[in-house]
Amino acid sequence: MVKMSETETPPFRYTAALAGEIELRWQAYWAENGTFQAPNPVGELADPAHPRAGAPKLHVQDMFPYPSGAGLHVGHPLGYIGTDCYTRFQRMAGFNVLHPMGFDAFGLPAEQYAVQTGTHPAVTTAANVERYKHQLRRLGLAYDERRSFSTTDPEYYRWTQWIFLQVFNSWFDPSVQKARPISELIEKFEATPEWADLTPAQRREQIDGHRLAYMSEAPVNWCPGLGTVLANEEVTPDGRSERGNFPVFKRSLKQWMMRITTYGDRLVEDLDSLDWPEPVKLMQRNWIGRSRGAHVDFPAGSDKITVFTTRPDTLFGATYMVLAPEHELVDSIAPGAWPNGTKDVWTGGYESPAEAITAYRAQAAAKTEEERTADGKVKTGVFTGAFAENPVNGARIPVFIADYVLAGYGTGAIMAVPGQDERDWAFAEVFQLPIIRTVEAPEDCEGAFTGDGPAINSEWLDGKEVVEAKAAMIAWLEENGKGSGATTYRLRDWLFSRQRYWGEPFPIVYDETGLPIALPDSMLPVELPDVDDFSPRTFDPEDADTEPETPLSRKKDWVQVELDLGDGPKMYTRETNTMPQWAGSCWYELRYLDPHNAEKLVDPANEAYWMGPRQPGDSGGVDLYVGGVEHAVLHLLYSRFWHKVLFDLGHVSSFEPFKKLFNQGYIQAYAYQDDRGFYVPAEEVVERDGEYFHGSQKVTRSYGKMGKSLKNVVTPDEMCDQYGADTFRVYEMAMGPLDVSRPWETRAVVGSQRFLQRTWRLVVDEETGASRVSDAPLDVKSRKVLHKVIAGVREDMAELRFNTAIAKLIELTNTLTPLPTVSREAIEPLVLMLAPFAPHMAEELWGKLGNSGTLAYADFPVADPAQLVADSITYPVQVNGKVRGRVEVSPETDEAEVRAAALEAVAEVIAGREPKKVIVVKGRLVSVVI
RNA sequence: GCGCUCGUGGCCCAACUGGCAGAGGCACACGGUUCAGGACCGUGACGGUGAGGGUUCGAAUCCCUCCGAGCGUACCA
Repeated sequence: MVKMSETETPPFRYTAALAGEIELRWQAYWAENGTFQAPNPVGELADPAHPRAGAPKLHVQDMFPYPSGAGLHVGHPLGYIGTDCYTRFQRMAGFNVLHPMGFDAFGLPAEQYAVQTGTHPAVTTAANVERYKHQLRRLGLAYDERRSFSTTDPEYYRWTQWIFLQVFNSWFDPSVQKARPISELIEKFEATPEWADLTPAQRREQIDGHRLAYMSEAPVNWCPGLGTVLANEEVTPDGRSERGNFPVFKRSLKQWMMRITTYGDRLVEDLDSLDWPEPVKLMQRNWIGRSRGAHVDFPAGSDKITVFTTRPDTLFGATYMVLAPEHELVDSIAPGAWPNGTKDVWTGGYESPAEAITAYRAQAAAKTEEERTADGKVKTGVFTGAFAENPVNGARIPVFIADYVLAGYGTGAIMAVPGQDERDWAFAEVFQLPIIRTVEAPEDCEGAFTGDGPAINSEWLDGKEVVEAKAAMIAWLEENGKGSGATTYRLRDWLFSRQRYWGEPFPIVYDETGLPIALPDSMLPVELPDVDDFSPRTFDPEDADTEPETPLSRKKDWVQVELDLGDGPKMYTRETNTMPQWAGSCWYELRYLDPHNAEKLVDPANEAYWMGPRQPGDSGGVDLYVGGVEHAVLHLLYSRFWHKVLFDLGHVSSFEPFKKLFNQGYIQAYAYQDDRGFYVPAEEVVERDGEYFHGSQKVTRSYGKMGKSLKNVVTPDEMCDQYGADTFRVYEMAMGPLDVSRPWETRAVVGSQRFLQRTWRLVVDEETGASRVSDAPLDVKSRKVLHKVIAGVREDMAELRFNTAIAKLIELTNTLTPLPTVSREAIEPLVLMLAPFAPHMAEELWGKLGNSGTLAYADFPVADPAQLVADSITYPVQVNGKVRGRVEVSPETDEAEVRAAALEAVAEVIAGREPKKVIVVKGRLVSVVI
């Protein structure tokens, strides 16, 4: 703890107490004056008198937080402080900066807390939001607070529901690869003769089958432990829920889906237009998992097995087929008895195909995903007893079932080409199946060859390289009606309904047909009703044979509702599912632009200004979006999808929501365990001789996330109390590059405090509080340093390199500290450059320098190019790679002169030998080779 | 297993993208100031860049192999 003796600390020293006083005062000033309000081009937030009205815009956003009950720890605001420093800089550099903050406030924790305590989630959420706002305000984050909202605000989720209706009322037209209003599809249907023969309900069903939001009875991820279904993206690879880690089962249930798969191509291709980290693009590409190839039909008795393959060129090498155990054709193709010549290994030891299939299915179903993975190298399967015909050469090939073929991908069936596929090779070895190479492999190649090469053993394809052979085979398949070129995706449609309370209600009701009806815009928002019991019915986490029951369904007087939807008042039944937590974060970047617009989601003029494309081909979108890499797939994929639907329907001019993405690193912390494995409070641990002690007890150190359970949480509030917000901000930005994770070290924070104290002391007399600044000009040498620092800081700020920018500011401060007089010429730019990092102190010093008001719109210093030219350059002179001498010359000296001077400087080393080569690198060094 | 990213003084990190390894901070040592501690002012020590090889006049930076760490992914046909 910092203890300051009252009698000895000078009254105007920059202590935590003084910092706290200054910070509160400036936070109040900014709030009262609306300092960080950004003007819109039109509407309620337009302000032609604003200093940045009509200026070039910059739209910077953080991934907004879920306001948890635990509040913030020092890791949370890292990105927020980063964007704050960046936007404060760009505002001073002349941009009209939009930097808003909101809250993603629907979600499970508030609901679970409500279940435990009976407190309404809205109450908990509001309290948490207030706490977050308070904590963020204390850090001096310069948000336009008029634009803040929570996704739980009815005025906000009214538009979330509105977008749902847009999606519901659209269909995807493959001929133009975009969404169109469903009314245009209905017109098409009405023009067909069959339409007249359909009943109204049949017509509705047909239309509903094309909507981008639709209901489907399909296998979904049912999580009894949570009492809800989950999206594929919310299920971990080992088949458990991402939240809560409960088992997840595949169950066929009727649920809302969004047709995100229709956007697969655009979601892949438009990644090229984005300035995103490559790993994130890669993760999205992998998740979408587009692969091009062909569908090929294999006749099997009276049935036809369609497979998907990326290697149609290897069809002549297909020596057997494999269906997923769940494939629908398995039972119909399997004969009653094993055919003659069936090998023993194929039967699994069973008497008949039916027995073998039943047993194998049971065995596959009993295995957990983990076991499957662990056994991954040993291929299992069983013969169905059936044969199929290879369509290219009529070969009779056996059909197996095996769990290495997944029901959910492609057609759930493959043609097996062991010569060119490692998995097929492994299976063929176990089941003694023939292997035919159809691509010429290198001499030393053992096992499957997946590389490039000329086709062999493939009749008319022989000699063709892979790419050419693929194209030729697809053409042949199409000509002969045996298949066609095809593209498949790993991406599945997005499961959009949840059996929870704390989410957006669907703006959907059902009539007596049981078919969904969209509520008109005028009935939005559909407000979440109060209920007594917030919990969905949960079950034994292991009991797959259970049915979801939504909290809203118990609210009978809400579920049954009388409405006039055009044909008089009638009773309807409300949808009782709610939307997933992603819904609110799918479009929030748009609402910041026009947060109070009651007529529109966002006024087109405001959207075009803040997010519209800047030049042809530009995607538009938020200029800089900062957040954790953990949202690489879920949030970023869903919001791209919604944005594209809104784009297709003409509601926005940008076709991507986030132009540039930046993943900030994480602040992690050490945790300490005693010999029983219990965590001890990290702040009580001391280090002695490389070992760690809690009291007298030795403890072991580990490294990881900050959290209550690890007893290593440090909060921004503690840092503000001990050092002040400005010191905390400077420390977080100085400790390393924004995108690198690093350990928190409280004892190092004092370095940032000393820096700010030194800067303060340059301007303020610690005894009297008066300014020490003089109008005397800066000395020539320090002036050079000043301008070098200005140039460097500007560059660093623009590239988000705050750690090096701060290092340069410290360097400048250290240069000024020993000088006999403190020159305004240096101090003013120093204060301005410090403002993005330590805004409160900078404002205070700006006032001490005789200015009034805020420096938020003051011009960021610009270096004088004349001052960036060095007086002289010292060239190190290398001889055979080693520095042997130096020459100092004026910057204008031409190369020949530098060379001559350099040779003279190392004449002794050269000792008369003739240099083989002399390299003069201008401004850097001279290298002599002898 | 595969893919990506990264290894620089005791620690957190710089190094103009091939040009004298060190900007900044923490910790440390010494001196000044101080009743003392802290703070402050000044001075200083510390590594040749994970290991090995290659390209080059010159490598922390480019290439190859290996070691280690982090992240992602896992039979996707």
